[in-house]
Amino acid sequence: MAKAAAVEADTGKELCCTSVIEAPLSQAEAAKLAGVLSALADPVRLRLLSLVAARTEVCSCDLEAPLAKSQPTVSHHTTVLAEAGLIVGEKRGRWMWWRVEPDRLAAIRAALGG
Amino acid sequence: MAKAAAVEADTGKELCCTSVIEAPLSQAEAAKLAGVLSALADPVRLRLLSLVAARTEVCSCDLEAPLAKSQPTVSHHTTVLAEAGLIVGEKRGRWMWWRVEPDRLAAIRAALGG
DNA sequence: TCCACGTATTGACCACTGTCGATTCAGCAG
DNA sequence: CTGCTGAATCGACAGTGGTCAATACGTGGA
Repeated sequence: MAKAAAVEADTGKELCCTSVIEAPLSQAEAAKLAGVLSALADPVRLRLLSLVAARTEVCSCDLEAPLAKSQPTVSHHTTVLAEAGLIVGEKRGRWMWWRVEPDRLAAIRAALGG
Repeated sequence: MAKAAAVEADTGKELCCTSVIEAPLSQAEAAKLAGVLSALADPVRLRLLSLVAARTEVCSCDLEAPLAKSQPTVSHHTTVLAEAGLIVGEKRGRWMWWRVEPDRLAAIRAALGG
């Protein structure tokens, strides 16, 4: 868990100074944005995210069935989304509870010209 | 070029009925959204997109230098972005001119809860 | 017609990633 | 302490994707 908790999202708030359509991105900005978008660019993770958002807080064990994926696979995807800062997890007892980080999604939209 | 022109973006306008954070996505919606996001989830393509957006219209030959990529690689990335509907190309003489499709980016933002 | 130039395609290589079975770790109940 | 349960990690596999050299295609000029 120490490792999982050490999952810091590098929450530098905004993902790039300006939006993609306003000015050419630097390599560093492009790499950072691409990293977060890669976390979103997977159908399983998109559905996982929408499942968590639908109920404000979801236990890992309640994700295996709707996603039709094994427990290690679900754990992998939650880790990826958490590293991207899109969800945050809290361990209560034996269960891991996840909730979305709306600010992060908003930052992505802003980077995309929102 | 016929092949390149045949690159249809499956422009079904909106990418999913509702935004990711409003309701659980169906597998089909998730797959479609993930496909478009995959096109964006690459630092080279993000920089390519921003370069095109910065000048409203750009020739392929003017992308190799700023991206520091070979001509086949640039061609590959423009094809991927075009298939995702994010840019559109027009061949004039020997040159291929690209411009962004702002509506497509807006659709992505909407799908992300914009 | 032939040549030069810009672009697209092919083929190959390597790195990365999604997936799962097996295992290990952590917290709770008895 | 022991056993049970939920989650994270490991190891391995298959599939995908970015890259470039080489080649093919198409257009315009000489």
